[in-house]
Amino acid sequence: MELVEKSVDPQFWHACAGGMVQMPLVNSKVFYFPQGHAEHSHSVDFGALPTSPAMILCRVVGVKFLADPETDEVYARMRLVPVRNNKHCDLGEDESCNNISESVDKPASFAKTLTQSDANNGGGFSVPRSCADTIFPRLDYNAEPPVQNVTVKDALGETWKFRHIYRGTPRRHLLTTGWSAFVNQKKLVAGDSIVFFRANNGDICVGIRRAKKSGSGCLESPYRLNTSFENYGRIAASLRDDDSKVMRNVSSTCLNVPGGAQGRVRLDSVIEAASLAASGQPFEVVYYPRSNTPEFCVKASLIRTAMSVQWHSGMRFRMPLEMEDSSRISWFMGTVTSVQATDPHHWPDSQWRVLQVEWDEQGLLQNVKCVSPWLVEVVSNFPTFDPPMKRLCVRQQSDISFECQLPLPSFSSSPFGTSNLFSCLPDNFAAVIQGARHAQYGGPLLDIHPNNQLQLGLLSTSSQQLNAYSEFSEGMSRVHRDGNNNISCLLTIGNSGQKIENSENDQKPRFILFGQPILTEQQMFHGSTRDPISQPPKEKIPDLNGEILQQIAEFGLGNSQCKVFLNSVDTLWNLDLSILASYEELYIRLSSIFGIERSNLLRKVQYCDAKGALKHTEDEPFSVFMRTAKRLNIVSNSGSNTAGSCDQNQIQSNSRF
Amino acid sequence: MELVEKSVDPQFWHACAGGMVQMPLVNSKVFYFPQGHAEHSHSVDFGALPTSPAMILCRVVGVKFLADPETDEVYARMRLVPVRNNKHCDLGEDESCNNISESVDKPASFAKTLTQSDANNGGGFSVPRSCADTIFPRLDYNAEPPVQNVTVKDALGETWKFRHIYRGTPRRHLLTTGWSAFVNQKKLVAGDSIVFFRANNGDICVGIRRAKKSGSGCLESPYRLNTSFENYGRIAASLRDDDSKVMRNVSSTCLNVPGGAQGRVRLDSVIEAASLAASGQPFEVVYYPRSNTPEFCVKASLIRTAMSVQWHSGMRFRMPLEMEDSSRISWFMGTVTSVQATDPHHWPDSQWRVLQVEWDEQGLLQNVKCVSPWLVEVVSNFPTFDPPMKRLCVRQQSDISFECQLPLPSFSSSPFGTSNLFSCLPDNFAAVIQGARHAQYGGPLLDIHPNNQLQLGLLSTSSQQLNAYSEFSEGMSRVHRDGNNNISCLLTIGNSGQKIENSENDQKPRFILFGQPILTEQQMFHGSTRDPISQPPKEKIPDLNGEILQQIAEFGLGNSQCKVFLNSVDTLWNLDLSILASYEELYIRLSSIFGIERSNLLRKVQYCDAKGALKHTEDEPFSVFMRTAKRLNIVSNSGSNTAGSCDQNQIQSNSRF
DNA sequence: CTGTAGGCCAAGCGCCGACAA
DNA sequence: TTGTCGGCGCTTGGCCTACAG
Repeated sequence: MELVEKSVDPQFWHACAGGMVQMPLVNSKVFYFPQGHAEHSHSVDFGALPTSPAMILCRVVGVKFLADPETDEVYARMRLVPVRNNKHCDLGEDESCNNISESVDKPASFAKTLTQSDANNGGGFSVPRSCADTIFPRLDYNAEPPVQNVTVKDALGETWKFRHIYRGTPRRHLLTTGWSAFVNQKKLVAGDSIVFFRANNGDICVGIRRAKKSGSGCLESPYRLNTSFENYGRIAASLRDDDSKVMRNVSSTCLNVPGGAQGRVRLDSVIEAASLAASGQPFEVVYYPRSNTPEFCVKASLIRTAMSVQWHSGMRFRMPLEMEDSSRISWFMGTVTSVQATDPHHWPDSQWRVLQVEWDEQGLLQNVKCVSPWLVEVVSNFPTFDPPMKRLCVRQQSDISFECQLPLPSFSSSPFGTSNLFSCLPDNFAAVIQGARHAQYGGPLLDIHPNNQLQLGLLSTSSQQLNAYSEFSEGMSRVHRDGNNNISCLLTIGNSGQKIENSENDQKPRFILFGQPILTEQQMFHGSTRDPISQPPKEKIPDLNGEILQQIAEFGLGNSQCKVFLNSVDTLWNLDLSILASYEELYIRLSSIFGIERSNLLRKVQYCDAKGALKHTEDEPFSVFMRTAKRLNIVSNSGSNTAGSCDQNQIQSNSRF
Repeated sequence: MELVEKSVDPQFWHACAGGMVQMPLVNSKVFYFPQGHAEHSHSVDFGALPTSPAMILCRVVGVKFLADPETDEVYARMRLVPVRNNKHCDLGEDESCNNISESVDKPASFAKTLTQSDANNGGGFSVPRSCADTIFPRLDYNAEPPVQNVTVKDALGETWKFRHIYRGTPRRHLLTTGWSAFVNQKKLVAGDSIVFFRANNGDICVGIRRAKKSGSGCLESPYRLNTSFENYGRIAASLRDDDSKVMRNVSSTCLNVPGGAQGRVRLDSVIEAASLAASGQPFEVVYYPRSNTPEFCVKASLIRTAMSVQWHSGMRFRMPLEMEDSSRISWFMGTVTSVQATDPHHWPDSQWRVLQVEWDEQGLLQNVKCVSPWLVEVVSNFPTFDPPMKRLCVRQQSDISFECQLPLPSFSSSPFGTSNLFSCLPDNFAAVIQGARHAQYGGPLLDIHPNNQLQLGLLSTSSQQLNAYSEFSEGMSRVHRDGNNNISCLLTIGNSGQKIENSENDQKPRFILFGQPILTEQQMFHGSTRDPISQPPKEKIPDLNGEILQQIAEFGLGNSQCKVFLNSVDTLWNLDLSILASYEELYIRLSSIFGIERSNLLRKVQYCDAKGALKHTEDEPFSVFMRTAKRLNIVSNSGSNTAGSCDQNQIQSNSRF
């Protein structure tokens, strides 16, 4: 079938696959799951699979980035060699290597879901301004009208010519001539997405992400699982995985559906791969990153970390999902109800979907009954409902008081102090966070210290407000830090005199924000920890502030990082914001970290002149800000100081973190 | 893939597959050739095939007539059970049974290759008059204009509505509204053929025969092999079969070609079938009748007959090919150069393509280097070039003298008299003819007498004119007949006094025309032969004269039968004209049969009045006729006496045979 | 008898600004 | 900033006759 395997540029491939998907590097190690492979082929008839281990450690010896000639959808072909000596080797290097190479010069890309107008016959394509600015060659705005022909390449290497014009009242960018032919030939419909990509050499590419078919009988959902908080080896759980009867019948039908992402992997190739893998021979797998099934080759270290956790019922977790329109990532909270193998006959010890779960939100994920441990992130290690909660009041130094609850740990393997807010969590808890998270920038800087971290649960006093509890306590960890710094980044603490509680200085100060370590600049360059894995930073993090905010604007806060400025010491904080769906959520998280009630949060508003130079700043209460924002998912102006089209004396509301 | 196997009406299926293709009946016996199966899948990598006999006798236990959902092309799925006792059972019954059932009420069908105008965007379909007459419901010609909506079903069971109108000057039948949608949806192009079919219940169906792809790298040729002279179990040889390297690479590529007939059978299914067959288990095969590869399930009796022949180098033969435009059948003459297995390693004893051949005509078949014996028909059993020819002059009673040559027989197993023109050919020669031929009408009437037949080679005196030799002697056999009949069918002998040589009356008079026996009416109803196989006729051949001539006009002489009128005794002669490519060729053949030089042939021209009634006839010299005919492949008026639109006093040139 | 060219009419493609979210 | 609507012109589809092979 794929004799004419024309490789796709890897960066373009990743742009099409989704910003979160990253394929394993050559020579890295992954665990191969035949069970997941079968699921990827939409066959759940495990009886046809040969007897093999549930997971097989493999070395990646080759990755081909390809595109389906019929649908333009990207897929990858990986060549794997089973590793016989399953020793615990250090996998840190190739990860960091991966990250650094990825972060150096990530080319610009832009995704848009086609509207009815875009996909209509006889219509053009409405180019979002930022897409025109970042991807297309600059128009000559002095011409009347400003117009140019843009030549783009699709994933198959074919070229398309579009007339790019800037017209209309108000002015907007449009693709006219050539667009309709593209829509027709690619059989695009409203709801499909296209990805514009500008390669480093200036070539412009266009990729296609097909909308999930409706009514085909295949998996469908408004949500698409994604890999938001982990760069690599990341999977998402299949939706409606309980509907095995439907899938069994549908698997072959989907083969015939042109343009469908499902069913491209045949069961016999699964059988062949599993057989070869079980016998230690090299084998190949094909992976469609935009299918709705979890990855079946998962980074080895991620698996090991997840398996080091003592999973048990009652554990709270959250799982990231990419919305169907690819615009943003949402987190879904859930509770482990039990831990049991999905197929005790074939793979009694398999970790695949071993967690039986229940979701907080009704409806959307109700059909996902089980997930794999490496897909979720532990939010709280203590049972939420079953054991009686023991309340513990902690009085802050500030005049804002709130209650903290530290329930008894439900696992006995690790000591857990109840009297000391800053006592240690068990090692494996931190490890889970590390395993499940992977910073996109900064590489080795982000190794975390497994000790000296504390899970801080913010809980309202009323037991009826458990929802509020989960909202505020999601994955919040707090460690003590040098308390002499005055925190006033974007979020200033209600009264300037407020201090964050501090304690023992000899404990290495660390902030864990959503599982992400936050280092002060001092720590970055001067701090030495007792963690043997931690390494000194090789270079200073570049100031990506403007770009990052722009990406936030584009992607709705998805897949971005940001810095936190501690203005008293001008310290950079490196935050992964990819988990945030809105600024609202950001406020919530930050307020949780710093122990400030939302009503007391301030937002720094910068007033700048026509040239974008900062004139003065004011602190705006959070409540005021939220009133002016019309939607939760508001988009701020690009925070860069390049004046651009900023009108004279206009108040520019910059969000600088 | 084929979960939704919607059966096609078998008669419609045959109409789409081509008039010559007939699938084996259930319960009949065939030989299965794994080698041919692999070739059908366009895989020539025999190394992948399991060890199995070269041919496996099987009983057909099921035949499904299906159509490809993508291309509308018909294919068949056969279920076969290997027969362990390979005893020589009589297979005659199911053959005759087959023929009778086929010939009783064969529904009308009509094929037309789409012209540019037919396939053009925005164009209609020009309906040949006979198609409109025989297939479509009768128009009300009194209406102005005569118009109706015709509902037809395609091979997939979907219905299409066409507006059928009779208009224009001169009037013609057209399909307008609805046709363009059909062309677009079926992706028809000029060169594709469509088949209209009228089922016995009155339903009208439309089938599609895709033109062979050009430039796809798959087999391509202006010719398509066909099964003209045998109703059943008939195959055609693959073209360019020597190009195994190309095919090896192309096999999988062709799988991706939508609408291509090639490559629909996968090699693994071949392997599976061959394995099952070799182990005596039931198995299934899929056969695409319009692929360019020979059938791989061949009627057992045909194989046995072919294998009873002592094939050797120098044998002259001919092979039928359907022209690419499906309009007619052409015969290609060739010589056996050697007899050797194509794959001596795997199947040293295989008869598959065992004959290495050379073709008389340059270019067209030069890439077909070997054919299977059952595909060809022996024309002459004596070597053409190698042995020195011994000339024998035979003086005709007519004033036209020509030389006959009867070379020495090169095989010693059968006696061959050189002094007697009418001595017997060996039995197996006649058997080959019988095996390779199968009359479409008349069934048992056409059994031939294996004895008393003589191969008559007409040879020009100059040895440089060997081409002329082959042109005149192709398959001509002449037997003596009762010479008192004056032959003056369409072709009258130059001078009325001319007589065909006659001889012993006790020898059963038979004419073999192109391997087809020609019986006088007397022989039909009164003759008893010494041939134990020959059976008395059950019923008189219906007078199909008008229809037959019409078909000749439609198909350009392809696939038709005709009668020869011996006007002195008003005897019907039943001739298979499917082998003739033009009237030119017909004249050549007939002149050879009756021993008349072409220049002396006369054509009977019938003059009729406005009502079509015959007024008088004149004999026109062949040379005059050929001058007036602008092309070789001229088309005569339908010879029916239905006046129709015949203008007053117009001279209608009827060809009545 | 039928293939092709060309006329003519109408449908719809495709480009446009106007508006509003 | 951008999605959608309606206008409008031009291309193309599609039905027709004329003519010729």
